[in-house]
Amino acid sequence: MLGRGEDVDHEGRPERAGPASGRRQWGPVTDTDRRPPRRSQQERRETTVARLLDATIETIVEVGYYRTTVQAVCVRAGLSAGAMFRQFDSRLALIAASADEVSRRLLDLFGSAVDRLTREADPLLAALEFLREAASSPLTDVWRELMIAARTDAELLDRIREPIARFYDGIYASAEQAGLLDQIPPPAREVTLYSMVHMFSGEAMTRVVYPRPDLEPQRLRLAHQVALDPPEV
Amino acid sequence: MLGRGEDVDHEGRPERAGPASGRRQWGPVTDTDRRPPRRSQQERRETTVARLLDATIETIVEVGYYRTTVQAVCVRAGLSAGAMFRQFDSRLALIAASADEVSRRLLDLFGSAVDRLTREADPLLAALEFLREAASSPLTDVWRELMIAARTDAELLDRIREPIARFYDGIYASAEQAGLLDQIPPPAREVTLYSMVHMFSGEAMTRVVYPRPDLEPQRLRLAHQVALDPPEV
DNA sequence: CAACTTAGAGAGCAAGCGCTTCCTATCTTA
DNA sequence: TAAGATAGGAAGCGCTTGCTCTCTAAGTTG
Repeated sequence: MLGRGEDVDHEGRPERAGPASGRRQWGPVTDTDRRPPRRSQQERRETTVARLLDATIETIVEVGYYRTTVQAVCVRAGLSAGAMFRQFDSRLALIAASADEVSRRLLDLFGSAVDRLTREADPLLAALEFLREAASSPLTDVWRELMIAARTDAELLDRIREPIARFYDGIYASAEQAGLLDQIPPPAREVTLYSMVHMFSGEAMTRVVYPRPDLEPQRLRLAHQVALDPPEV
Repeated sequence: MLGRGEDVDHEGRPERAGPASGRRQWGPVTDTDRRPPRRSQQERRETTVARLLDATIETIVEVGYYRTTVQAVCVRAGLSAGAMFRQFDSRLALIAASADEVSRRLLDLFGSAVDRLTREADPLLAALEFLREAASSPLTDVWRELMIAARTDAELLDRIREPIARFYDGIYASAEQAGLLDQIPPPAREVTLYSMVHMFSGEAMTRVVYPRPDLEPQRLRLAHQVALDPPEV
């Protein structure tokens, strides 16, 4: 029932003719003209992979890790399963590549947010609000799906460990570099940042099954207080 | 490959003869003696259900929610799939009953711990240490598996909402009743408790993929500080 | 242009899934 | 004790899974 027979759009044709392929003049539409413009193997490959990664991430967001089947991803990407298996050795390889992509996108998100945050009136508070938003975003839903699945899947664990570490190391580096942690003594910076991430992640995770919107503003104040008065170490 | 052909023990026979069934004297073992002692239908039913719930919880802990198949549970319980479907309408019904059982066990755990904690030298610190331990226990692994799965499964969500709410309401009631939150102004008690639960849960969840044992003692201090100086609300 | 390589589609495979059906053995009841 | 109800086992159903195989169309290379 899920997406069965769905009319997939996702431009089945390349979006633009490309400057290098201007081999035709304008004129009457002939049969030859109707054919898709020439694209190199590398171009085809790259757009296919990009579409598969997009589709995988979207599918994990919408139906969760386990129901992200090869079939579901390929229908969404507008490709056949055969096409997918040409680019990736296995479903797990596709998942791993998607995890890499998620890590990259999240680091982009944090990196660009951090720049903006330092120009806010109260950078610290703005940073905490951003942290909550980020922890509630679809991309972190993917993160949680993968972390939970990895607990009982050694092979998956092995494959996502690196991108996850890159993420945690990266957000700390961003915050540090932007000076958002300047008011916190250096040895307490990591616990403080990661603990607030955990807290907001738990908030987002619990919201689904036990929503407590009344507590959320209070939690922001709690986080603010922690950041202003971090633990001695 | 996982657990394939595993030799399951789990006593396939009832564990004890039971005081009510002492119909035989000691003597030579006859064919009749080899038969299991008489048990009422209700008894059989109850032990079967209990074994299924145990097996389901253990299976979720070991292989995760999605790989907790009817087959896997029944092999572990030493029963056939048919037996399971006589007691539960569907796999989901089995899962829901197990969620109920997990809620009950966790509340027991918190309830009995809380009694002990109030007699400690520093009840607050002891409570926070217990909170961390509890958040790292197999039963809360089950909790997280179900919460993540419920995000993308409306029917599961519907079924586990109630036991989860009972859990959160219950641990707050326990802590309150034992006086563990006395030093925190009443309106700040819920945020504080639940935020620390989220924090330690995030710690446990992340430990698998990005272990930071160096930060854990610092995090306990952070929690202690939050509890001693909760947010104003 | 000819020979070769590669991208992708589509059909099909064994294995595993939740669940049903049917049968036997045990328990209950009159 | 005979008749009916129930617990549990075994086989198997339709369906989906990850993945393979084969074939065609398109790009690349000499």
